[in-house]
Amino acid sequence: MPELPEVETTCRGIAPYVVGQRVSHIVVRNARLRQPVSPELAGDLAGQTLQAVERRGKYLLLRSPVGSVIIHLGMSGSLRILPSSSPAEKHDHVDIALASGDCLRLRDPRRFGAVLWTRENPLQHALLSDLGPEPFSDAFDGSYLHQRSRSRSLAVKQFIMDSHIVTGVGNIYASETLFLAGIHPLREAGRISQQRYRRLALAIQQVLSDAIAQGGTTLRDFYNGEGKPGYFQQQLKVYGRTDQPCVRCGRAIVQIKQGQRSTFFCSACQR
DNA sequence: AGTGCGGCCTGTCCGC
DNA sequence: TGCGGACAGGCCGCAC
Repeated sequence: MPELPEVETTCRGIAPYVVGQRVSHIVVRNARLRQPVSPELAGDLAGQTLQAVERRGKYLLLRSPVGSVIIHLGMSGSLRILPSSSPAEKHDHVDIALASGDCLRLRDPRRFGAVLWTRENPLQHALLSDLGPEPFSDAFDGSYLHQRSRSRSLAVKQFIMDSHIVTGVGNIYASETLFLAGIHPLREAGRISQQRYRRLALAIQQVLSDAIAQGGTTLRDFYNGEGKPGYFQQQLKVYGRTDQPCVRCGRAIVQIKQGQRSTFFCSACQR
């Protein structure tokens, strides 16, 4: 489900309810996520005050004085703020209950997500330390993409979806950004000019910031921390629009597979 | 080192 | 109505 805009929306949505709050206790109903929920989480975090909520790539970080929770929402995860007393449903696997009476509840039907605990700097954690730059950071621009892509033979769509190149571009936004930049998704990453990578970097920033402003994309059941849906779906130009007319030229949108993921593009507008 | 594939899970939808 | 198969927003680990 969640790409960067959804994670960012979640981060902003939950922050007012958790920052500065003391954790009363943790409930782990099912520890069997993509990686098992860290066994030390409950003991270490109980009684601590949450100091900050941050996002790095598609990871959410909850910082406390003694360690940090690293949360990944996988394909189907969502985090919501609820009264601790509200009954858990089938796929509600983890609660972080707060002294305020609220709890931060993870729901994840497919269990591709993760809830990890580290006593070290979470940015140094193995899963985060090799991530590429944030798309809104100074380190990310067209010349960066151009430089990293030299001698890379894979398709540009798969290149920009690699979180070690740039974080936050998932399957939906990869198709959208390539459409905005006018670049064909099958084009070899190493054979694209710096000029075109400049357009692509700007397109990535534009699409992601628009999506964040709209509260993310709700396809099935994305909700922000307060349970409100996102509205970006209405803005999608190519994703999920197979055979429908291109918004720019009217030609039918094409759907293909790249590495078992669906790709959508306009064969006239994207070269 | 870079590339491509399988696997992790459950739910939903489509065609027969 | 039931059933099998394909598909879904991510990402790691493994062979080659």
